[in-house]
Amino acid sequence: MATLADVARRAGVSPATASRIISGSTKLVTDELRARVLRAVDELQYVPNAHAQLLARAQRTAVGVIVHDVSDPYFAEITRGLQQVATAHGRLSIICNSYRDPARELEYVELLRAQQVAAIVLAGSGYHDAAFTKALKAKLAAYTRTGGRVSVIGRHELPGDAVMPANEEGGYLAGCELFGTGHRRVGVIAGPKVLTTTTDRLAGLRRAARELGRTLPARRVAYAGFDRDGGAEAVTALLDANPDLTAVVALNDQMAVGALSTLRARGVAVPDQISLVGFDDMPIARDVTPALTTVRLPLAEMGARAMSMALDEAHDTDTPRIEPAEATLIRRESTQPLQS
Amino acid sequence: MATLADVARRAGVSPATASRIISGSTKLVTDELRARVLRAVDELQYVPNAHAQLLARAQRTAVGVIVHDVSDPYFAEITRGLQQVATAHGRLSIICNSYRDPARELEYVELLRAQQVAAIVLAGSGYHDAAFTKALKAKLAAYTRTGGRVSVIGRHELPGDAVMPANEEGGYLAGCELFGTGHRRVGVIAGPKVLTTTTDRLAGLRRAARELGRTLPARRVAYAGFDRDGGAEAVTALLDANPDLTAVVALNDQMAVGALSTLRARGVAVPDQISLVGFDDMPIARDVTPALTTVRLPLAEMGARAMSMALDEAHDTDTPRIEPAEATLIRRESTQPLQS
DNA sequence: CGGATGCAGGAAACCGCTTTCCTGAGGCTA
DNA sequence: TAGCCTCAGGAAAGCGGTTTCCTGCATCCG
Repeated sequence: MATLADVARRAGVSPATASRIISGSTKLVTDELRARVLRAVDELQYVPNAHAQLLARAQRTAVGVIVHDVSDPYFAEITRGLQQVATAHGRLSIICNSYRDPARELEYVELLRAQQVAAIVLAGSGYHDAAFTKALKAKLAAYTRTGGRVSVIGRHELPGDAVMPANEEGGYLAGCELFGTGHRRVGVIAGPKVLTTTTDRLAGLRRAARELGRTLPARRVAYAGFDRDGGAEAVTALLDANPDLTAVVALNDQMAVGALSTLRARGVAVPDQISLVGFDDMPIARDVTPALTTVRLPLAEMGARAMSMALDEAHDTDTPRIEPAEATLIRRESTQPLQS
Repeated sequence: MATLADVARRAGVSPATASRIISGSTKLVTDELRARVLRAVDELQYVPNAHAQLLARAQRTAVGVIVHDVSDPYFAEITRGLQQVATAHGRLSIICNSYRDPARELEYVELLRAQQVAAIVLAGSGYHDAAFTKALKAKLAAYTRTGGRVSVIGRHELPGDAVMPANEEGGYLAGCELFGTGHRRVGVIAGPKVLTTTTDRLAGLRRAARELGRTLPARRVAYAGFDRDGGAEAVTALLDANPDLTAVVALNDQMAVGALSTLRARGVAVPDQISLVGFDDMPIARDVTPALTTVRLPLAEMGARAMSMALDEAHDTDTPRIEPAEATLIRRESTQPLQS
């Protein structure tokens, strides 16, 4: 690679001058020299070494993002929001997929610290795992202590600025939609138990049941992976154990889509025989048949807000901000009141 | 941030020794010193500055990826394959979204060069734009000249190792499926004209028409954005101009999904009144109703192969490899032979 | 015409780490 | 005991930039 010294030599100036011209310092330089340097840059196809610049400037520029998996539509949307804001601020974002592996998540925090990122955004569900949470907290604390900023999306167990999707409230909305329209035997297909997202949404459902004088016994909750195939698997287990269900809530849309497909295969009509509610309002939700009634979260906006907070240098880190992200019920065609 | 010097001071050793212990050099060090240094590392929560390491080692470690948009399912899948291989090789991957903006694509090549990445992978369609192609080629050439590796997915206009999805062949398969089962008036909803992906797939369709003695006049091709809403828009235009179509090919599944939704809204039955074929076989394709007949491309595998080639230091850059990625027709429920 | 002032450009220190090269102590052989 | 070898550990030179500080020249004023 051509270096700054090469450029300077070719242009017949000192590296200092070349640097000033190339990286646009405020110091004045004659047009004559400027032209010579720029020509040399062009001829050598010179690009400054970003690492050397970072080292010399001691100025953190990139930001880190840790998500479960960018190719998961939920995180894809969030990431889009995150990236958009980061790019608007002229920041490179480094995206890391943890694939819901706590160990990998810890590793990535180290890696991002090593990369001298200005901020770390953690998106996605937290874990019910005290040891891991403690370790992660320690690593993040070490990072913030040295001026790093942390913001999280939907992880109440961690410190720092946070965007909090109304998971409990969303579960409550879904519950009201069903329990409030006559359904009594409602099943739930849930993601992994260790995820706070699962338990929060489930808690909202339970609250709705309680308030409306209904019950949601454990045998009507099936846990599986938070994806399409998990949904297919869980709905099968659920129906086999509870053939008399009239409605099902899937704790995310991916699972709902899997469930829908299985229901169709089993010849169960939605919503005539079983009403189905999803969660998240992924883009596909409106394109499946029947279009999915679901609880909407403003995913891209959540990402954007988390990144904005992370990049807001003005705000001091000691008083973390919590921004709620509202859940709204989107009524489509996969639900109907219980026909008595 | 704690530095190596801090660690060395606290452990009472020289920076040289500390470095050797921390980054596992082959040089022998007493257990006594080793223990002291590791303790200091732990106490200070020291993480080596990756940029300083990179500068000192002069060893490129990260890899760069330029895609249209990670949140687009097509690229999400490809990216998953890319990342998986990169991570398996212990490489950090830097992902850049060009949003199909040629200028941004050029910028990102510079940025990745500045980041000293070991390889750049460009995924996604090429452009019919000679000036841009030339500029991009020049930048990539400057990069490869300094030892950088380039691999591309589906961009025949660029040099370097390539994974080539059989876009033309896939178009041909889609065409045969329809023209071969009696359909004569077949419409196409296509992505932007400037993209080679669009023109390649279209070329395959035309070949099928020709071989089967049918025609595909320009008025039966509608161009729009390569996404869901583009599909909705294009199918509307297409049907308004050609009310007598019996089949439609969408040049990607996203557009097909949008078209499906519009057709349903207009009360057009698929496949009874109109057969619909998609392209790519995104995960959703099997979950819409009717499940989409589509041309499958092995997206994640394409990503994985492109990354493998990019990281294969053994192969010399002068003789680029071209690996084809096969297209296969997946027959589902959105097509049927023409009922005469 | 002499000295103060301004300003373009260069020398060199420094960012945090790696690695080569050197030093000095200890162990071995003769 | 001298001489040599081995080897752990440190000094210092980079890696490729930025930036402070300094120099030397031209300009301006009294």
